[in-house]
Amino acid sequence: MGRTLIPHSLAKTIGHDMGRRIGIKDVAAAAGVSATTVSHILNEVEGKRVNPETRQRVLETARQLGYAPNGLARGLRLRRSNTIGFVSDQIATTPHAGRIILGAQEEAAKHGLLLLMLNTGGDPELERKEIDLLLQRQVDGVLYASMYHRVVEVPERLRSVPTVLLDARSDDPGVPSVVPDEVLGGETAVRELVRHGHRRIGFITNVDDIPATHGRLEGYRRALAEAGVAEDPRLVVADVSEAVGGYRAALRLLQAEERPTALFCFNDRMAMGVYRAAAELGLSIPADLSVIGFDDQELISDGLFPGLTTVALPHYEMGARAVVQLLALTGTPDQESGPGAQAQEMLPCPLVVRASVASPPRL
Amino acid sequence: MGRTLIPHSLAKTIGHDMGRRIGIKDVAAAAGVSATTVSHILNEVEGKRVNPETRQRVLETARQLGYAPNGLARGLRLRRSNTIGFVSDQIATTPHAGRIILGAQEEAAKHGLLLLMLNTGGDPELERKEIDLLLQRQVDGVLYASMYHRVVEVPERLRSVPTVLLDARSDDPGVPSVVPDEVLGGETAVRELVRHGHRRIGFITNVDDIPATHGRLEGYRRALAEAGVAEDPRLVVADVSEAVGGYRAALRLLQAEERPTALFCFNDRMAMGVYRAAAELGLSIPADLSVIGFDDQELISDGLFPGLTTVALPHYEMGARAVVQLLALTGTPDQESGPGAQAQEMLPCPLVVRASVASPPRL
DNA sequence: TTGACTTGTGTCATCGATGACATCGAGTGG
DNA sequence: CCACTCGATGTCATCGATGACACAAGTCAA
Repeated sequence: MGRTLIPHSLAKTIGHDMGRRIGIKDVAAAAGVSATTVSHILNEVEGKRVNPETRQRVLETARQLGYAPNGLARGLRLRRSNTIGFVSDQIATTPHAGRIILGAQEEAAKHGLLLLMLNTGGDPELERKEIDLLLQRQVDGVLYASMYHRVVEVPERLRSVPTVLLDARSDDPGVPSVVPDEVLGGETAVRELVRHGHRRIGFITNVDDIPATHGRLEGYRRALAEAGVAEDPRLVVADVSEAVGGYRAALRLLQAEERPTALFCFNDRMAMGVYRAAAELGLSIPADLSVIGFDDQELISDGLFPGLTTVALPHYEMGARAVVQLLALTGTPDQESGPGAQAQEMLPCPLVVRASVASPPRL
Repeated sequence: MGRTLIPHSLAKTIGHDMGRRIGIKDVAAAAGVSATTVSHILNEVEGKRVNPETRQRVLETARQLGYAPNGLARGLRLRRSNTIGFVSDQIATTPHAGRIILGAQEEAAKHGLLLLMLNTGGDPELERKEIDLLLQRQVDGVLYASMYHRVVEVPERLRSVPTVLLDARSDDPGVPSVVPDEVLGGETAVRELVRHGHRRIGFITNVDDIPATHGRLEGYRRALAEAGVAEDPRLVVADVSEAVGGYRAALRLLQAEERPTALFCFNDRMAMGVYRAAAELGLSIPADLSVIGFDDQELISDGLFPGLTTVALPHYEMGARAVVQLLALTGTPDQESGPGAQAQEMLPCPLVVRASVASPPRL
């Protein structure tokens, strides 16, 4: 029952070599030493003296045989799998996922760690099962990722393993997390508009009660305050965070008297709707109206005309930083990856300048 | 040096239990039987008789202690890690990635397998190293995924392990692969236009020499032939596969005399450009012009107005099928996951109807 | 009554790598 | 000349789970 991994017939076709993978003993035998010695040499164990000649011979033998250590055996012995779990709620629904994963994976690889991917689909029952699978695999830690910034509860099972929240935060300040700095992001966007001379700046926000909503609004306010502009509540309009919501909100804002000369949109999708509204109203972007988005979904921001200036979520960075935090928890030998770990880390969101922002008309 | 995974101080804060995870021996001791017996019971080994009373007691003990088998140890012993590698070239650059991964992951989970993720970034040197990491982890097989349908060479290292190509194909017909059926996809799109009564159908294609280009064009031709429409070479225009390319191509096609009443676009991004061109020319979609895209990038197709009818790439399905194929190679016990494996599998691309297709004007 | 069987369970070796400790020969100082 | 150190390498147990096989106690037929 499945002892042999590959049916012989197939194996031949595809070109597998059927022999066992060679282990440390094979190298030892071939080099005429003991397995221990080989281990010492290959791992460059300190405090172990080895005859340079022997070392050379063993190294050469290992190379020739194409020896690669068996991670399972090593993991068993060392009680460390060099593997971390990546659990996400909705890996698929957002294009952001890729960059978070990439950041995590590349940072992990730097430390010889591999990522075990899992998607719960938001189903708690499934989540329990999947986390169990992860624990069985003896993961050294877990990245618990959300696909948009929010507050989550850490599942009970994960308490037995070092865990870092990714694009999510816990109410328990003891749980390390990495999230984007929404406030600063909002500030960045609005400052850019202010910098171009805008004073009447609308904010098209969304209706969901999530950190991004509150944070970006707060950032909007701070930037206005900083510029000495009094906030006009009529300039803040909320709608669903999709193209159609942006469209509706923009129509409202742009048809009011004393219309804003610039719009800061909760996200790029809403900005997409703003473009349509502007076109229908005969307003040219950026000559008549400056627009700035959030998220930097390149499909949109690059696809729109003119290109949408926006604030990028630091997805790659978040993934990478989360791994660093996890490493700090698990106490790896090499911890030279930037700033030390903080419990709840917030990453800045960089401005991505394209072509949708200019000075306001009729200055 | 890192023997203990968690610094004690931190551990306390976060709530890790510092004790070793309990192993089979602990259960055995607690239940007053041998480890072997526990193993037999938990694995429901056939041909092994166990006293129902003992079974009950062991099961209960295991549950109480929260026992979970150590995957590393089991993998070592059974020479099977129940893990498969997912190697992709560009995990991040496309939103499709998520769904492929999800499909693969969910199908894998059904069989108790976990996915080890890796991204090569297209760097062969890095790829070699990463694949080595995978092999060290004793993966049972590898999914080698490309982020757009193309022909690839299987890296030398992977020949020692069962491999299935995902959204990629090899010249060697012996290498199993799963790709979308581009030709059928093109046919599907154009048939939809024909069905609505269109006869003058333009094809905005791209300039890259990849299977999608040739396949979709072939599908376009077949559908026309099927409808008894003579192909007019002036109706096929190629440009870069982005919004701007679609924009340019559309301007050309729509400003020519006897303009097409419908446009089939190589992808949704090009269709996005077509929308802009149509708007500039004062053509209303779908009243004056029907448009159909390809890829179903929801960000676009759902964000455009009116919604873009398009042909979806079966990403989720591809991921899932690839796992099934891999399972067939590795010979798992349960192989009841749909149709049996074929060497080079092509999956149909379903039509996604939104609102950009209608009957041609002035019938 | 005894050998053949059944039933239920335990013993032991094994998977591959590693660390603590043992060993062994060659120097070295007293 | 001998106890001792040091350099170089080997022995053995171990990590946790599992399979082949052994074994003890009971059942049954001859």
